[in-house]
Amino acid sequence: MKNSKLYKGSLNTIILKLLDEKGKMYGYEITQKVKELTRGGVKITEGALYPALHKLEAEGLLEVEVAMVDNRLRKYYKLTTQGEKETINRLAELEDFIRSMQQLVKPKWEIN
Amino acid sequence: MKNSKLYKGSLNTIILKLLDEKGKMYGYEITQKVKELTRGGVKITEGALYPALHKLEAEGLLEVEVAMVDNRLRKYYKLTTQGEKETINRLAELEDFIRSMQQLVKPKWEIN
DNA sequence: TTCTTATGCATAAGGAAATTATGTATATTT
DNA sequence: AAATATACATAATTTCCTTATGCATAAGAA
Repeated sequence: MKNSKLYKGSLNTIILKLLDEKGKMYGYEITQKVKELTRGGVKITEGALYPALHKLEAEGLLEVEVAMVDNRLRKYYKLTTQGEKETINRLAELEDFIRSMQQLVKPKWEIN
Repeated sequence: MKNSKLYKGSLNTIILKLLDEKGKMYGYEITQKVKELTRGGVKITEGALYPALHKLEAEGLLEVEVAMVDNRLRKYYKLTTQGEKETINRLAELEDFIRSMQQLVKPKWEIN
Protein backbone atom coordinates (compact mmCIF):
# COMPACT_ATOMS: atom_id res chain seq x y z
CA MET A 1 0.00 0.00 0.00
CA LYS A 2 1.27 3.39 -0.99
CA ASN A 3 0.92 6.90 0.39
CA SER A 4 -0.77 5.92 3.53
CA LYS A 5 1.33 5.01 6.59
CA LEU A 6 -1.92 3.96 8.15
CA TYR A 7 -4.01 1.02 7.16
CA LYS A 8 -1.86 -1.81 8.50
CA GLY A 9 -3.58 -4.96 9.59
CA SER A 10 -6.78 -4.80 7.63
CA LEU A 11 -5.55 -5.92 4.22
CA ASN A 12 -6.55 -9.54 4.79
CA THR A 13 -10.06 -8.59 5.77
CA ILE A 14 -10.44 -6.33 2.76
CA ILE A 15 -9.36 -9.14 0.45
CA LEU A 16 -11.87 -11.50 2.03
CA LYS A 17 -14.64 -8.90 1.81
CA LEU A 18 -14.04 -8.21 -1.89
CA LEU A 19 -13.94 -11.91 -2.72
CA ASP A 20 -17.13 -12.43 -0.77
CA GLU A 21 -18.85 -9.89 -3.00
CA LYS A 22 -17.29 -10.62 -6.36
CA GLY A 23 -17.15 -14.39 -6.08
CA LYS A 24 -13.69 -14.60 -7.57
CA MET A 25 -10.95 -12.12 -8.32
CA TYR A 26 -7.28 -12.14 -9.32
CA GLY A 27 -4.57 -10.16 -7.61
CA TYR A 28 -4.19 -7.31 -10.02
CA GLU A 29 -7.96 -6.91 -10.13
CA ILE A 30 -8.04 -6.52 -6.36
CA THR A 31 -5.49 -3.69 -6.44
CA GLN A 32 -7.54 -1.88 -9.08
CA LYS A 33 -10.83 -2.39 -7.29
CA VAL A 34 -9.46 -1.03 -4.03
CA LYS A 35 -8.00 1.96 -5.83
CA GLU A 36 -11.36 2.59 -7.49
CA LEU A 37 -13.47 2.19 -4.35
CA THR A 38 -11.27 4.55 -2.37
CA ARG A 39 -10.81 7.02 -5.24
CA GLY A 40 -7.07 6.45 -5.22
CA GLY A 41 -6.82 6.84 -1.46
CA VAL A 42 -5.67 3.30 -0.87
CA LYS A 43 -3.07 1.69 -3.11
CA ILE A 44 -2.20 -1.89 -2.35
CA THR A 45 1.37 -2.79 -3.23
CA GLU A 46 2.18 -6.14 -4.79
CA GLY A 47 4.69 -6.76 -2.03
CA ALA A 48 1.83 -6.73 0.44
CA LEU A 49 -0.87 -8.30 -1.70
CA TYR A 50 0.69 -11.47 -3.05
CA PRO A 51 2.13 -12.70 0.24
CA ALA A 52 -1.25 -11.98 1.83
CA LEU A 53 -3.07 -14.03 -0.81
CA HIS A 54 -0.63 -16.91 -0.37
CA LYS A 55 -1.05 -16.80 3.38
CA LEU A 56 -4.84 -16.81 3.19
CA GLU A 57 -4.63 -19.73 0.81
CA ALA A 58 -2.27 -21.59 3.14
CA GLU A 59 -4.72 -20.98 5.97
CA GLY A 60 -7.44 -22.62 3.93
CA LEU A 61 -9.56 -19.51 3.55
CA LEU A 62 -8.97 -19.11 -0.18
CA GLU A 63 -8.63 -21.46 -3.09
CA VAL A 64 -6.97 -20.67 -6.38
CA GLU A 65 -7.80 -21.36 -9.99
CA VAL A 66 -5.26 -20.57 -12.70
CA ALA A 67 -6.30 -19.15 -16.06
CA MET A 68 -4.63 -17.81 -19.20
CA VAL A 69 -6.16 -14.66 -20.60
CA ASP A 70 -4.61 -12.84 -23.56
CA ASN A 71 -1.52 -14.97 -23.16
CA ARG A 72 -1.08 -13.69 -19.61
CA LEU A 73 -1.32 -15.64 -16.37
CA ARG A 74 -4.13 -14.99 -13.96
CA LYS A 75 -4.72 -16.58 -10.58
CA TYR A 76 -8.34 -16.35 -9.57
CA TYR A 77 -8.98 -16.59 -5.86
CA LYS A 78 -12.25 -17.42 -4.20
CA LEU A 79 -13.42 -18.09 -0.66
CA THR A 80 -13.57 -21.62 0.68
CA THR A 81 -16.45 -22.56 2.98
CA GLN A 82 -14.18 -21.86 5.91
CA GLY A 83 -13.22 -18.59 4.26
CA GLU A 84 -16.84 -17.52 4.10
CA LYS A 85 -17.25 -18.11 7.82
CA GLU A 86 -14.06 -16.28 8.68
CA THR A 87 -15.07 -13.33 6.51
CA ILE A 88 -18.10 -12.74 8.69
CA ASN A 89 -15.99 -12.63 11.85
CA ARG A 90 -13.19 -10.54 10.49
CA LEU A 91 -15.52 -8.08 8.85
CA ALA A 92 -17.37 -7.58 12.12
CA GLU A 93 -14.03 -6.99 13.83
CA LEU A 94 -12.99 -4.47 11.21
CA GLU A 95 -16.29 -2.64 11.51
CA ASP A 96 -15.83 -2.44 15.28
CA PHE A 97 -12.38 -1.10 14.69
CA ILE A 98 -13.67 1.57 12.32
CA ARG A 99 -16.31 2.60 14.83
CA SER A 100 -13.65 2.90 17.52
CA MET A 101 -11.48 5.03 15.27
CA GLN A 102 -14.42 7.30 14.55
CA GLN A 103 -15.02 7.76 18.25
CA LEU A 104 -11.38 8.72 18.68
CA VAL A 105 -11.20 11.27 15.88
CA LYS A 106 -14.63 12.71 16.55
CA PRO A 107 -14.42 16.37 17.61
CA LYS A 108 -15.41 16.79 21.24
CA TRP A 109 -17.98 19.49 20.49
CA GLU A 110 -19.94 17.07 18.37
CA ILE A 111 -23.26 15.92 19.82
CA ASN A 112 -23.28 12.23 20.66
CA MET B 1 -3.04 -2.22 22.22
CA LYS B 2 -4.76 -5.45 23.09
CA ASN B 3 -7.26 -7.73 21.34
CA SER B 4 -7.12 -5.99 18.07
CA LYS B 5 -4.63 -7.05 15.38
CA LEU B 6 -5.85 -4.06 13.46
CA TYR B 7 -5.16 -0.49 14.30
CA LYS B 8 -1.49 -0.20 13.41
CA GLY B 9 -0.14 3.13 12.42
CA SER B 10 -2.72 5.44 13.89
CA LEU B 11 -1.56 5.54 17.50
CA ASN B 12 0.51 8.68 16.99
CA THR B 13 -2.37 10.54 15.44
CA ILE B 14 -4.71 9.51 18.23
CA ILE B 15 -2.27 10.79 20.82
CA LEU B 16 -1.98 14.10 19.00
CA LYS B 17 -5.74 14.41 18.69
CA LEU B 18 -6.38 13.78 22.38
CA LEU B 19 -3.71 16.26 23.42
CA ASP B 20 -5.16 18.82 21.04
CA GLU B 21 -8.49 18.53 22.84
CA LYS B 22 -7.39 18.11 26.44
CA GLY B 23 -4.47 20.55 26.36
CA LYS B 24 -2.25 18.26 28.39
CA MET B 25 -2.36 14.62 29.41
CA TYR B 26 -0.07 12.04 30.94
CA GLY B 27 0.53 8.58 29.56
CA TYR B 28 -1.67 6.56 31.84
CA GLU B 29 -4.46 9.07 31.37
CA ILE B 30 -4.28 8.56 27.60
CA THR B 31 -4.69 4.80 27.93
CA GLN B 32 -7.74 5.27 30.13
CA LYS B 33 -9.29 7.90 27.88
CA VAL B 34 -8.93 5.73 24.79
CA LYS B 35 -10.44 2.77 26.63
CA GLU B 36 -13.35 4.94 27.72
CA LEU B 37 -14.01 6.52 24.32
CA THR B 38 -14.00 3.15 22.58
CA ARG B 39 -15.90 1.39 25.36
CA GLY B 40 -13.01 -1.00 25.88
CA GLY B 41 -12.61 -1.72 22.20
CA VAL B 42 -9.16 -0.20 22.00
CA LYS B 43 -6.59 -0.84 24.70
CA ILE B 44 -3.25 0.86 24.28
CA THR B 45 -0.36 -1.08 25.76
CA GLU B 46 2.41 0.72 27.58
CA GLY B 47 4.91 -0.95 25.29
CA ALA B 48 3.37 0.94 22.40
CA LEU B 49 2.43 4.15 24.18
CA TYR B 50 5.61 5.25 25.91
CA PRO B 51 7.93 4.77 22.95
CA ALA B 52 5.39 6.63 20.82
CA LEU B 53 5.33 9.55 23.26
CA HIS B 54 9.12 9.67 23.34
CA LYS B 55 9.29 9.63 19.58
CA LEU B 56 6.76 12.43 19.19
CA GLU B 57 8.73 14.43 21.74
CA ALA B 58 11.98 13.76 19.89
CA GLU B 59 10.31 14.94 16.69
CA GLY B 60 9.45 18.21 18.37
CA LEU B 61 5.70 17.68 18.27
CA LEU B 62 5.27 17.28 22.03
CA GLU B 63 6.81 18.84 25.09
CA VAL B 64 6.84 17.33 28.53
CA GLU B 65 6.30 18.68 32.01
CA VAL B 66 7.00 16.50 35.02
CA ALA B 67 4.80 16.56 38.10
CA MET B 68 4.49 14.69 41.39
CA VAL B 69 0.96 13.77 42.38
CA ASP B 70 0.24 11.64 45.47
CA ASN B 71 3.91 10.80 45.65
CA ARG B 72 3.76 9.34 42.14
CA LEU B 73 5.48 10.59 39.00
CA ARG B 74 3.46 12.00 36.14
CA LYS B 75 4.70 13.24 32.81
CA TYR B 76 2.30 15.65 31.26
CA TYR B 77 2.59 16.01 27.51
CA LYS B 78 1.25 18.85 25.41
CA LEU B 79 1.50 19.89 21.78
CA THR B 80 4.19 22.28 20.62
CA THR B 81 3.30 24.86 17.98
CA GLN B 82 4.70 22.50 15.38
CA GLY B 83 2.71 19.71 16.98
CA GLU B 84 -0.50 21.65 16.54
CA LYS B 85 0.18 22.08 12.84
CA GLU B 86 1.06 18.43 12.38
CA THR B 87 -2.08 17.37 14.22
CA ILE B 88 -4.23 19.05 11.59
CA ASN B 89 -2.48 17.20 8.77
CA ARG B 90 -2.34 13.81 10.42
CA LEU B 91 -5.91 13.99 11.58
CA ALA B 92 -7.08 14.80 8.05
CA GLU B 93 -5.06 11.84 6.80
CA LEU B 94 -6.60 9.54 9.40
CA GLU B 95 -10.09 10.73 8.55
CA ASP B 96 -9.43 10.03 4.87
CA PHE B 97 -8.21 6.61 5.85
CA ILE B 98 -11.33 5.92 7.88
CA ARG B 99 -13.53 7.02 4.98
CA SER B 100 -11.61 4.72 2.66
CA MET B 101 -12.05 1.82 5.04
CA GLN B 102 -15.76 2.50 5.21
CA GLN B 103 -15.99 2.41 1.43
CA LEU B 104 -14.22 -0.93 1.45
CA VAL B 105 -16.39 -2.62 4.06
CA LYS B 106 -19.62 -1.12 2.81
CA PRO B 107 -22.00 -3.81 1.54
CA LYS B 108 -22.47 -3.62 -2.21
CA TRP B 109 -26.26 -3.53 -2.01
CA GLU B 110 -26.09 -0.32 -0.05
CA ILE B 111 -27.22 2.77 -1.95
CA ASN B 112 -24.37 5.17 -2.62
C1' DT C 1 -1.73 -8.53 57.15
C1' DT C 2 -0.71 -10.07 52.94
C1' DC C 3 -2.06 -10.31 48.20
C1' DT C 4 -4.05 -8.24 44.29
C1' DT C 5 -5.28 -4.43 41.61
C1' DA C 6 -4.67 0.25 40.22
C1' DT C 7 -1.62 3.93 39.21
C1' DG C 8 2.58 5.46 36.78
C1' DC C 9 6.77 5.18 34.38
C1' DA C 10 10.18 2.51 31.18
C1' DT C 11 12.65 -0.70 27.94
C1' DA C 12 14.14 -5.03 25.57
C1' DA C 13 13.00 -9.03 22.73
C1' DG C 14 10.22 -10.74 19.38
C1' DG C 15 6.86 -10.96 15.66
C1' DA C 16 3.55 -9.39 12.19
C1' DA C 17 2.77 -6.83 8.36
C1' DA C 18 3.78 -3.44 5.71
C1' DT C 19 7.30 -0.78 2.11
C1' DT C 20 10.87 -0.77 -1.13
C1' DA C 21 13.43 -2.87 -4.51
C1' DT C 22 13.93 -6.31 -7.73
C1' DG C 23 12.80 -9.74 -11.21
C1' DT C 24 10.24 -11.95 -15.21
C1' DA C 25 7.02 -11.57 -19.09
C1' DT C 26 3.37 -9.96 -22.48
C1' DA C 27 0.27 -6.25 -24.34
C1' DT C 28 -0.86 -1.71 -25.30
C1' DT C 29 -0.24 3.05 -25.83
C1' DT C 30 2.57 7.08 -26.95
C1' DA D 1 11.18 2.63 -29.80
C1' DA D 2 10.04 3.66 -25.27
C1' DA D 3 6.88 3.94 -21.70
C1' DT D 4 2.96 2.30 -19.42
C1' DA D 5 -0.32 -1.27 -18.18
C1' DT D 6 -1.12 -5.93 -17.08
C1' DA D 7 0.20 -9.97 -14.17
C1' DC D 8 2.74 -12.64 -11.22
C1' DA D 9 6.56 -13.24 -7.44
C1' DT D 10 10.05 -12.72 -3.64
C1' DA D 11 13.92 -10.91 -0.77
C1' DA D 12 15.58 -7.24 2.21
C1' DT D 13 14.32 -3.88 5.13
C1' DT D 14 11.58 -1.05 8.14
C1' DT D 15 7.88 0.14 10.97
C1' DC D 16 5.02 -0.63 14.53
C1' DC D 17 2.94 -3.35 17.53
C1' DT D 18 2.73 -7.25 21.44
C1' DT D 19 4.66 -9.59 25.12
C1' DA D 20 7.50 -9.74 28.86
C1' DT D 21 9.85 -7.66 32.31
C1' DG D 22 11.28 -4.19 35.64
C1' DC D 23 10.72 -0.56 39.36
C1' DA D 24 7.76 2.00 42.63
C1' DT D 25 3.62 3.78 45.42
C1' DA D 26 -1.35 3.55 46.83
C1' DA D 27 -5.60 1.41 47.68
C1' DG D 28 -8.65 -2.28 48.29
C1' DA D 29 -9.75 -7.12 49.16
C1' DA D 30 -9.11 -11.53 51.42
